[in-house]
Amino acid sequence: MPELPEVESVRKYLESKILDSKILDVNIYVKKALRNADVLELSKIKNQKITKLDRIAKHLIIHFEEHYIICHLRMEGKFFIFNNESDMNNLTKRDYDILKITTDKNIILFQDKRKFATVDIFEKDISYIQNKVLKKVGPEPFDIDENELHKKINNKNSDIKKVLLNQEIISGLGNIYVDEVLFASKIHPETKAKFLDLKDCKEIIKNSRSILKEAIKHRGTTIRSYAISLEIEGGYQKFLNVHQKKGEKCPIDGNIIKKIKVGGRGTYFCDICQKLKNS
DNA sequence: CGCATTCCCTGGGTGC
DNA sequence: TGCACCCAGGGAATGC
Repeated sequence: MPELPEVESVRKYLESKILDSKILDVNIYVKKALRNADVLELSKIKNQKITKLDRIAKHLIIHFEEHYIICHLRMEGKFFIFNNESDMNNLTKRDYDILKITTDKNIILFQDKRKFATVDIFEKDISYIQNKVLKKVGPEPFDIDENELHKKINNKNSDIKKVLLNQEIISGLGNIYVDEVLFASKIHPETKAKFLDLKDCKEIIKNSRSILKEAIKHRGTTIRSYAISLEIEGGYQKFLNVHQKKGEKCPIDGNIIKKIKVGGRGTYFCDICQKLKNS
């Protein structure tokens, strides 16, 4: 599932391929994906150039001269770049199309098998702070310290895993990296957030930063269906310690990794390294 | 308000 | 091989 490192990898990939391209045509295939506007509004990007590729947490942002669009890949959203229509038709199943942008250089195709992906369009003078999608997004782990995190969560009676998945509190972590961060921080995923002290928060921030950075370096994690594009896959799955490792041995103590459900999400952890704190 | 649950959607996996 | 079934999950909506 695309989390911060995967979206960053997509951003870099797109930046290398589509920056400065001029939009010739745009097609939206899943109308519901375009949440805040209609087809007519979207068509305004025609004749504009792509000026910047940006990313806020898991949101990918494509800037044009007068507008920008925010794409969310959810679980299975993917971007592809093709040189021409026939390459595109030969290499992909078009059933999954969400958005297609034809430029003077190539074709940008945004697909999602589950049709959960979203696209929002804004005029460029709407700042990120005013933007109704982005203003709800909390700070990335790089932009928050343990004091702020502690303050935000020390009254929460929710499992810490759920709290860290809440993008309004801290953004960029998804199901894979939360498991890895909690393992590295020696915190049980079902520990109530209010029981975590400043030291725990410091560990969470420190490990979130290092794990995300390392994952970005390896172009993210490829498990199940995630791949940046046709030709690029992430490599961070080699470094996962607990996620998707049910039945395997904990690298620290050899204990068998357990799988439970936390907030409806599959959750992997070592019940020796990660002891539940009850106060 | 805070927290839990439901829903969206469909490919892939399992079991018969 | 084919069919029925269930699971995965980010985030919005709904419920308590």
